[in-house]
Parts: sequence; C-alpha cells; structure tokens
Amino acid sequence: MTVRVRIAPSDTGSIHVGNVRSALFNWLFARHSGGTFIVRIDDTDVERSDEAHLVDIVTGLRWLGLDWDEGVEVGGPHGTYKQSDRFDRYRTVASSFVEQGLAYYDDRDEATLNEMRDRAQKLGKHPGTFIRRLDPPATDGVIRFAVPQDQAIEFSDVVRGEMRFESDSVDDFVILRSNGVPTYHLASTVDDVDYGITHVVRGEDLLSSTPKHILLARAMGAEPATYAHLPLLFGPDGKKLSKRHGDTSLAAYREGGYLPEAVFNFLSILGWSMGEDREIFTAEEAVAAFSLERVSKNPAVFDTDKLLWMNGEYIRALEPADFLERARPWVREAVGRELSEAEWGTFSVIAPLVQERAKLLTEIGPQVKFLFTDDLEYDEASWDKVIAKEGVDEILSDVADRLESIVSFDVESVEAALRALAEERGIGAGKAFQPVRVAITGSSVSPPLFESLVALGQERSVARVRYVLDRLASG
RNA sequence: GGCCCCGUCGUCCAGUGGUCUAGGACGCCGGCCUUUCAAGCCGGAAACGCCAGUUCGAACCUGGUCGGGGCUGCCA
Repeated sequence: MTVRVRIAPSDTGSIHVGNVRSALFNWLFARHSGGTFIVRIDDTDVERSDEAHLVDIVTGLRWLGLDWDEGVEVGGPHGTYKQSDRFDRYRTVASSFVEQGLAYYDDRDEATLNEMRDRAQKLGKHPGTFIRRLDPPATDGVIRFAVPQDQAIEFSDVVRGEMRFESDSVDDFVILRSNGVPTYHLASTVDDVDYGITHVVRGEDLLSSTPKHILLARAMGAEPATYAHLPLLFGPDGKKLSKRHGDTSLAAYREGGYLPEAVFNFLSILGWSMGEDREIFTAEEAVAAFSLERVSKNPAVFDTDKLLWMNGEYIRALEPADFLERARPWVREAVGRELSEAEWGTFSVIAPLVQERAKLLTEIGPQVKFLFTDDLEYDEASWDKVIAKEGVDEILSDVADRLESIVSFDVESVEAALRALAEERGIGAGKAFQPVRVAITGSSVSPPLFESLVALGQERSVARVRYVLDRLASG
C-alpha cells in the first residue's frame, strides 16, 4: 500500500511552528516511504479564512524546503483541496448519515445544552451521556452524529500504542452547523476518506477526537486511516505553544534572520531523533533515517536558545559564495540602498569575518554598515566608554598620522603601524585599538580592526579618525 | 469533575534487564586564546518524580502514587 499523508492547516492566521512541525514529520514520512504528501486547506471557518494566510502557508512551507505532490498552489487553482469548495460533498455525507439513522437533527438551544453539560460535569459524567437523542424530530438545527453505544472504539496509534475509548465517553458531536457549514471533524474525515489518506500524522491534541474520526470513517463504509499522534510543542512555561509565547509564526523566524535549513533541522529533533546522539543533519539524512516509531511520546519545549545556536552553526557552515548570496538582502536593508559592484566587492572581502560571528542573518547588516555610509552614527555607550576618555585625543591623532603615512594600505602594514604605536607609547593593545574601532565603525563591537580599516580604505579611515578628533576638540 | 496522554540533567535527545559510578547537545559556571564581539579549545555543576512488586540484577517490566499536559464548543 502506498503511503498517502496530508496536512490541513487552517488559513485563519499565519502558519504556526507547531503546524509546521506536523507538516515536516508528514513530509519526512512521505519522502522516506516514497509516498504522497498532500497540502489541503481547512477553511471551514468562513469568517476568519483569508487568502493572504494561504499565501503565507505556501511560502512558509516552500521556504523550509517542503514540497508536495498534490494540493493548493499560490494563485493557482486550489480546486478540490480547499474545503470550502467541498461543502456540498460534506452536506451530502451528513444527509446520508441522517437517512441511514447514523445522525440526527438537533434543534435544542444552547442554553439547554449548556445546562445539560453543567449537570453532567457535576455528576462526573461525560456530557455525551446526556447530549444524545436517538429518535429525533426532523426540523432544523445542527446535525449530530449518533455515537453507537454498543462498543468501545479501539485503535492502534503508531506512536502511542493501543488506545481504547469507551463509547459513552464520546458525545454525540455536531457534524453540520446550523448555518450549513461542516465542522472540522466531518470535513477532515470525509477528505481523508475521499483522498485515500493512509496515515494521519498530527498533534496529540487531536488524540481525544480520534474516536470520532474513526466512527465517521466507518459510517462512510471506509477503513479508518492509521493514526500517529505527535507530542505537542510547549512554550517555556510548559503550556501548549501559542501566540502568547512570542514568535510562534514561521514567518517571524524567516524575517528574524534564521536559515531554513536550521529551522528544518531544529524542528526535526523536537520529538524525534535518529539515534546515536546525532542532532545536526541534512534533510536528505533525515528522510533516510525517519520513522514514526522513533517519534517520542513526550511533549517538547520549543527552546529558542538552541535554535539560535543551531542557526549559527548553519551560518558558519555555509560556502562563502552561498553566504554572500544569503547576506545580500540583509545588507541592502541595513544600508538602506542597493550597493554598487565595487561595494559588493568590499563586502565580499570582509564577509568571511562576519560569517564567523553571526548567529542570525540580521546581524550582518549592522556589522558592515559602517563601510557603506558617509554619515556614521556613533553608538553613545561606546563613545562614552572608549572615546570620551583622558588622552584618547592624543592617541587618535597619532593613529591618524601613522595611518596616513602607510604606503601600502594592507592588513599587515596597518597592523604593524598600530602595534608599533602601542609599543612606543607603552600602552596595551586594547587601549590603543578600541578608540580606533569606535572611531571608524561607530561601535565597540565590530569585525576585526585591521581588516575593517583596510576594507574602509586609507583615505576614509584617516578622515573618520580626524572627524572624531574634531568633535573631541570642539567638546 | 470526567476521559485520555506523558514523566531521564533547567531544556532537547540517547538509553528498550546486567557493558549506566546514566551518554550527547543547548544553556549555565570557570579557564585558555584574544584588539572588541563571536567562534574555537579545556574543565565543571546538573537528571532516571516517589513507593511497592517481579528478578540473581531494574532508568528500562508491573501496580500504585504524585506531578505535568491535552480534550471535554455550532474552534481546529
């Protein structure tokens, strides 16, 4: 049997890292087993659905490197992969259930229902014990699925093992709302049956709903899929990851300077491991090693510290040319304009030094901006701490003279000149170099000094030091 | 309350009855390197929730207990 898996994110918001992790595991499973990966859109929440979110989902998945064999396309014909296009189908299924006596109309109002729920809870019973009616009047209202009371629902979950739910713990759930829109349970299960989904791989929050889905599939005369419930992703507070934990949308990480490979790798080790203490690996390696059986049962905390570290690892591992390509948009944004060919050349010289120390692509721009701007902004704290000190003017004045007199302005000469200065003045290297750093880069944190000076060029370096001297002189 | 899931360092994983005085990674602490910041290198603190049972032997098996989480909607 060929594996067919799917994800069905809803387009009510930006795609969440939890959903992305589900998508990733489905993709890994499909690719490992030579199966089919499908992307459906669950847009049954007509009020909150938005095409813009669909675009966000598709771009996000592509960015991560996930591809799918069937499903929605950006701006393309989503066809039958959007659930809103299949409302008729769901209604037909719901009606046929009613005709067969498997479901019924329920026109009781909410107050009545709530009252029943409260009563059930007080007695320690499941609401389903009360919200159930087998000989209903055929008026309007919602359609509920009549849960058969004669047998327990059992299934074997690939990650959790044997599961058993007593039928009285499942209430007669709504499958069609009074406005004619199907609920998640109905739409999702009908799709899974219609598209021949063999494995449903999703978050553990849906574990309790699985009996409903199995019942629905059987009612359609189909064999239920095999289920695999993934451990949930938690926030630092140990609660299900949600908006209030900060950046939970995939887009936030893309825009925050993370590499897709790093995010992919990091998400992969949340609830899964290939064993042997290996945690840095490529997508190909993950595909080759993946198995649902090795998925962990424990919830995982989304640890952004480790993601950040991993991103740094990936940045440093980039081929120089690749790094240049990826850095481009970030440099452009930080400088605020397109760079000239010559400037890109300058950047490519200093780039390896920046690559070594960046953990996020967003750090690149600020580190090299000093090379491409004429009105440098001086970081106030750095200025106060390093420049506005006794005797610094004298040092800088000397620095300017020495830099100016260098014949061949390369790293070796610059280093020799500045080291000689420190030695002759009898001061430490740090004391001599820090003022220069701040003078030419505007900050006490920068790429290595000599390389920075050479990249900036002799004339501009000297000019910057003199400029600082002027400012110092005028108080 | 009810149903269900989970329980190894702060965090993510390894571990499937003896090779575990429990291994790796992030983070943290200390040191080295050093012109800043990183990176790198060296070292350190840090966990099998608890109680029974099974067994010659339990992190691994069983029961209970405690703790955490999910679900309990005309959200998904």
